[in-house]
Amino acid sequence: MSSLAQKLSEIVGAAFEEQGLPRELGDVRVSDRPDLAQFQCNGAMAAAKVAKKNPREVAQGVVDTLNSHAEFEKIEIAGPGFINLNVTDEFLQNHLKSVAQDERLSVLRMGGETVMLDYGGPNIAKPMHVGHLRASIIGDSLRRICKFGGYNALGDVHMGDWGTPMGMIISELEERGALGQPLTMDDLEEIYPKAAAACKEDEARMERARDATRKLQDGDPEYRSAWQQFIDVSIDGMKKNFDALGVHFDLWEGEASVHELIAPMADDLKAKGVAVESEGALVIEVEEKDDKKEMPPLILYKSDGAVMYGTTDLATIVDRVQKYNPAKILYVVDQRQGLHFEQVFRAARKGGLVSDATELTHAGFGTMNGQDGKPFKTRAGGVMRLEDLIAMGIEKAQARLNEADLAADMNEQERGTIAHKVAIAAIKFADLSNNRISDYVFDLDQMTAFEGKTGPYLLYQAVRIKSLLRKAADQGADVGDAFVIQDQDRALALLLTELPDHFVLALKNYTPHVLCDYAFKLAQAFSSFYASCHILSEEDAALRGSRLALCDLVQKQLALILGLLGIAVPERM
RNA sequence: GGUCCCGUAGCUCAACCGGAUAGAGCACCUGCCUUCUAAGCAGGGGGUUGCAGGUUCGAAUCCUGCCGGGAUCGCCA
Repeated sequence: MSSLAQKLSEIVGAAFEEQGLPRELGDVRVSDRPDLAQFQCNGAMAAAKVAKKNPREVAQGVVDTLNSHAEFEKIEIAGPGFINLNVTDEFLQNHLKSVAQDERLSVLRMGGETVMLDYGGPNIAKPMHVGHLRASIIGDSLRRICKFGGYNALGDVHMGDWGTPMGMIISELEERGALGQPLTMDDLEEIYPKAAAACKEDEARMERARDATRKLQDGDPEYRSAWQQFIDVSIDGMKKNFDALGVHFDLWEGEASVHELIAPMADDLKAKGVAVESEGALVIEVEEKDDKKEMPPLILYKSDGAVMYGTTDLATIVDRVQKYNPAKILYVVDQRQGLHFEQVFRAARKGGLVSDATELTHAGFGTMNGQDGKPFKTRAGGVMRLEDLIAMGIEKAQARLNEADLAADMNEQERGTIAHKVAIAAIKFADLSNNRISDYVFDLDQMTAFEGKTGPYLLYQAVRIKSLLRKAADQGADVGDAFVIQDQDRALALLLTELPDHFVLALKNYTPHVLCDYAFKLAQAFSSFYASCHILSEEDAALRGSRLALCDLVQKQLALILGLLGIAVPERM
């Protein structure tokens, strides 16, 4: 099972091979010029370049072989040597039938290795803000994509729960005489900024925070229990946010989880001669000979003896390798930390902490900017909390529901549920449909306008199909198990064969936006199809059944893709 | 200053790592709701892909230079 283009690539690849040319040249893709053909192959031109032959002659040789294949309705050579292909409706019908019968909708399953994804990265005692949005949304989507691709995908929240900030909070609590007393998230949110500010101003205060950090890390029972208490409170707060977003984690590890591994790891690295003294610190040199860029060493222990986040990142690799032996570790973290991860990866390889077979990838993402092109702020100039952002989205969705007079027959609770789904769809789709790597402009008004290329548009199309299928069932109109392709059906039918190609690309490059694009195209093609022919009143039962089957397949693909993006589809809206 | 990334319609973004006439959405203009959800559909205008060279059958994509923007550059995360 595969996409139609992949099937054709095999046929055309074999034809190239018969001409004594490499198979890969037979790669077939959807045509750039739908007015000329459905599919195209550009391999003849590439072949001609290498063999110094006339590309049209090469193409002609391939075409002569292809002519004996019944799959093609049309084979033409165009321009400098494009091979243009149309398939017969019969071939298309049979292919669709096999897609519809497959519960994976013809998307291949890869090997079952473990992939670990590191995303989210919330910090203890700090409210989650819009800066956590991209990491959470993109990371969760990539986890879902990897999982559907057949991997054992594990998402780890990797909290910041072990650095100097912890000591700041503890020493602040101590000064207030509140150490060990019950705390709420609101308390923590008030305490942390004050503690941080005080430490910044006052060196003696900072010193106490460092001492507290050290005592905590050395296992002081009183500090540990206070720490555990605000960890628990913070995690509750995070879970509220992540639940509202529909972002899932398999593991709730943090920097503290690997504390015990650091000292043995450092000893091991020293023994290997990988970790060396430099300017009073213990570092790993990670420069390589042909480096053009400067590559500072990774610092394991600062000159004051404390560890840094590169140290915990390395220890986390050790931990993950021991526990899960992953084939890949994927870091969904701000692009600006590119250099840091380069250092960590090099250090891990140099120290032999991870085998060469394990892929370490920093799937970085760009900054979320406001409409002024600068990092996103509230109107007041502050950082917007994640929960406020979500609440605003829900409010807009609610207003739009009322305005459009949709869902009028529903009760308050159901409308609330739908407004929430619409809001999350709007926020996630707007984020994921941008290229991961580049910065993106966050515009709540644009994404909740619910028109055009938005999450709610996709939900709307999916819901229309569900509604149609319910009506069909009520009328006893069956979804057919065979396809009948007429002119109004063909564009949609052809598009439905592309899913596996887009999925593979999204998985290979860790780019959910490829799936967003395809889902949007599919929804548009459906909407156009839906407007051009009335399905339930179609009298030809075979044609009606086929069209219902097309709708059913669109619905399944949309549900699958939206699921991979972490977007839930309501029954009605 | 060194290194890396980016510059595509008025705005926000695509373009399957060199392919044909650079595509979408928003905004703007014209039509379409007494049959399946108009958060919709059909159509229209809008581009020297920052600039200048080069490589080749073919460049938004590769190379060089320049202009403009951003990120980063050992003891913060």
